[in-house]
Amino acid sequence: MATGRTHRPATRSRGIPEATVARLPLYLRALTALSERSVPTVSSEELAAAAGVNSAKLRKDFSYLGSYGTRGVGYDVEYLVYQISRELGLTQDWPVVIVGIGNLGAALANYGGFASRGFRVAALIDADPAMTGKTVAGLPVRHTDELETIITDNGVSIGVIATPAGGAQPVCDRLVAAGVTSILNFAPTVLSVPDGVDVRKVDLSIELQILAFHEQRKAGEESPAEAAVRAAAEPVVVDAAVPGEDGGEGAAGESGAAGDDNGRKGPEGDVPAVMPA
Amino acid sequence: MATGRTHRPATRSRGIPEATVARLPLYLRALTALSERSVPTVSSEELAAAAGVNSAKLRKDFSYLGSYGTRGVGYDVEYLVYQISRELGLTQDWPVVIVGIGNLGAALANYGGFASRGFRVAALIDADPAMTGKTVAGLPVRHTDELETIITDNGVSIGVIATPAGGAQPVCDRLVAAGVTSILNFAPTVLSVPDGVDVRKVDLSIELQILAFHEQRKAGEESPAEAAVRAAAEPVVVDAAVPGEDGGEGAAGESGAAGDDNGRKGPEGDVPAVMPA
DNA sequence: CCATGTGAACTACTTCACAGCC
DNA sequence: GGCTGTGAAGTAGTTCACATGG
Repeated sequence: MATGRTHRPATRSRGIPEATVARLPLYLRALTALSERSVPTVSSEELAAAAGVNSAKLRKDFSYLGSYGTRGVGYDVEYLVYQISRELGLTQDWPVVIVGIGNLGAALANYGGFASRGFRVAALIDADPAMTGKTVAGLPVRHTDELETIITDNGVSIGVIATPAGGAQPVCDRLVAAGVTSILNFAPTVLSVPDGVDVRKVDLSIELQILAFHEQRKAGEESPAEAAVRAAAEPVVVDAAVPGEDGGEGAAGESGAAGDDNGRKGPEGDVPAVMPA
Repeated sequence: MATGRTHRPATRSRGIPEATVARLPLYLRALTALSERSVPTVSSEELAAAAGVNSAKLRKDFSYLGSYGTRGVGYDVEYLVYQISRELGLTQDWPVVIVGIGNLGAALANYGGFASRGFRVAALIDADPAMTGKTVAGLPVRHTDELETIITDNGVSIGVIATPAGGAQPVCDRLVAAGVTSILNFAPTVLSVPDGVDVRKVDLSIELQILAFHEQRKAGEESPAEAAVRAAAEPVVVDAAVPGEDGGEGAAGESGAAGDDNGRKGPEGDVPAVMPA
């Protein structure tokens, strides 16, 4: 493992920037694809293109992990796959539980990207007795009453919440009390957790809203008086302010991977995904 | 609108930072909740807590939109809901198509967060003849052959791709050729699109990998000195939204400022959820 | 007084550009 | 010669702290 990386100021594992951590999975996927095609080495330029980032950024990212490349040559694919996997903690098995087996929960349970990345769905949990006992993605759906037992028995430290908004916080509290310290939240709620617990959220509606923002801008920016029209005295009532609108949204987001672009693009996003059909 | 906002340096719509745009949906949701409870006004402090961000950031974000608050009082909930909705382009109807009606596509079709935010699912499209004709979420699944017609007839500019990895790029190309300029990609692939087309990606496996990274660190690196450096007293709530351009990340540490008091943290979470049962 | 709105300071991330090594 | 690894420069985003105005 670590070569004798002797010195190196803060380079070592201690200070990997969050932005870099967020991109490691991206590199890993691109590398895995190369590995499957038996490509032995890649240059930062090629790998960057495959991952959708620019090469300088990629090299800088890798520099935080150590010096795993060879000047004049590039990076050894297999070696890099291993190093990144280890850095991300994917060389170990991570049992996870999915709570809330609705459309989204089922999609997540069926997502193939888990197993291939070191994650194992230890159990599916739902509060609805009608769901209990059913089999989803080859696993039996168990009742919420068993939540604590399941977490403890399987040593689960990562939980996925795919319940409606209302049930999210209670479920979160129980997960945390049972020992879960990392939560991926799909419910449209701001969860409160004690210090030391990580929460990542995924909200499809937010992604769409961001797209709408840019979309709107594209349409409007070509005309001169544009802003005036829309922003100013615009017609009609705006319905957005209407209360009663949000009810519940539930939603879903999940799936596979990330996207990027080669040609060019504008914004990007990153969020979780599940297996597409 | 209303006031004649006459001047205002750069404040206006032109330079809203991406990071701010990514948070507007968050504020909007918190505001909508307040609106439903008929709360007339909120202070930046209260709203920030509800959205899971710190108040200084929230005020700065709002300052990019204009001066919509009242000193000494706070913000008018209804008015702010309207302003943010308008800024995001949610005061208009956005027809969207979902391509790939598998587990995920179905979950997305059933997601209630769309309609409530100005989005309307214009059509569900799938390449599998076995799916064609079936009804999902009250809508008939149509065959890929009709893709171009559907896009054109409905004036769709936003497309959601929930197909397997292999079919994503071809679908993307067709969507773009037909006129779509914003794409939300759930397939684990880096999409290539021409200039001017926005792509946002959602990848669950990436989110889990990021959680695993932090989880691993918690377990192993508890050494005394090291921890102090950064992870130390960091609350740790990370959110998935990405600001910058490519894969940014929004990490969060909010120690100092806001007062997260109690033992809890007030993270955030916002995402779509699907109906469980 | 109180809470907004914002310049200024600071921190995080990105991009440049080139020295170093294969 | 080619490509990595990385200081240095540049840019974006966050937080401070306080003047401003209801």
